[in-house]
Amino acid sequence: MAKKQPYHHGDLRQALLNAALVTLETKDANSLSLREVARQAGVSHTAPYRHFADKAALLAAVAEEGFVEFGQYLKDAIITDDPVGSLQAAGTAYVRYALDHPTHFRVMFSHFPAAEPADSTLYTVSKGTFQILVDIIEAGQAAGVMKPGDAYLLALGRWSMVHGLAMLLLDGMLPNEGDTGIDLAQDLIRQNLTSVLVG
Amino acid sequence: MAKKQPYHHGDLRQALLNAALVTLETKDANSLSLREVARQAGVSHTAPYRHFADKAALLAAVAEEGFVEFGQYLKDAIITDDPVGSLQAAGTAYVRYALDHPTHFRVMFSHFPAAEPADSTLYTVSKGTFQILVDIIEAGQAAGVMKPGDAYLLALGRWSMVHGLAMLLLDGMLPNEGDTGIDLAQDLIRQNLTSVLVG
DNA sequence: CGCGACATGTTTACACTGTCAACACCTGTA
DNA sequence: TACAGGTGTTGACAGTGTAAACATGTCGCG
Repeated sequence: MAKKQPYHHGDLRQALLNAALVTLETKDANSLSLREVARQAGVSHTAPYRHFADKAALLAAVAEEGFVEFGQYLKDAIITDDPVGSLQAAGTAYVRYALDHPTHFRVMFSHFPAAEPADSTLYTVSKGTFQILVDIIEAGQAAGVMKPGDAYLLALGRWSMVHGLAMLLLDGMLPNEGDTGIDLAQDLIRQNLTSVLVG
Repeated sequence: MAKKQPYHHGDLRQALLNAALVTLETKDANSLSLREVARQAGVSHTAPYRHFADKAALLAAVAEEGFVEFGQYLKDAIITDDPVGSLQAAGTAYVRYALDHPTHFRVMFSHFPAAEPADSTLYTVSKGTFQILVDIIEAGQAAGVMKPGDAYLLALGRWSMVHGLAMLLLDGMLPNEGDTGIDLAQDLIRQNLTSVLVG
């Protein structure tokens, strides 16, 4: 959304997003209460409805915010003229983001997208994030260091793996004390690299 | 007048689980209401508390039930004396279960396990499911057709990938009409097999 | 400058939820 | 036969999401 001027509150929309994020650190998404978020922002319990259609819309906005930051993690991982290094770094960054921002990550991916139209901002943003991976692989193919073939499919394999790993780590199904999670990620990424590299 | 409406339900626990599953097909886990489940089972709104400590416990029981069936899918995929074929088939079965039983699958993995003690039945059952994969790989290593090394780590790579793929499919982030999901799974599994096989 | 439109925030209200406490009933066991 | 405890019910309470009506501050425009 484009324009907003300091009004009564100042920037309630962002304040609500922040309050939601804080609350989500201790409560899970489904037991988050709009009223509590409003309270936290020092505003009446229906004020959020001036900025979000309903509770789901608030969560979608949180997710969208997360995807933007997430994309930045991935972009920052790219090493110029080193597609292989970039792919590894992007994979690690993926898991690192999940572990650094579990709250955001969970909302981003556990959000029920059935209710979300395919042309929503949320969708556009998330597709764009995936595209970063595809681009890296296409660069690797152009440089002749990665296997030819459908870059989308190759990227999907990487994506699925790090995504699955991140999910399993967050869900406590894998050991994750200290750096175990990241170490695991690096091991798996290295291990799986052979299915992408030439030779 | 013979007893037509027995005071005791008979098997309320299972009836509640079934009702929950049906409801979960159209509503997501967080907007599922214990009262509605009770209504569906033709019982008063607090009757469920005789069988489940709270709403979370009901969902945990649904998840557990899912894991049992899920494990059966994986076990059924195993081909005697063919570790490589088994691994491929198990991967496909993983995704197939997710697509066949999205409701169960989502509850199984989107359940907030922070509240779940590490010695709960849910944990035991889910760990056992993963063990099936590890066993396959160990068999492959013993037969000399799979790379030596930590079988746990190798299994984890496979698991992460199919899990991630399943999640992305369910979340509608990937095309999934007809058999596209399963086809995708097979492509990715084949593609990633090289990182496990010898040679 | 004034004024009305409109975006923002509030109050009130309603149906619904999870869960507790007190009570009623049924059934197996002693 | 009696009764203990498991199973189901009724009633109550605080808290929720959200709609409608209302209030208020801000901006565009005469």
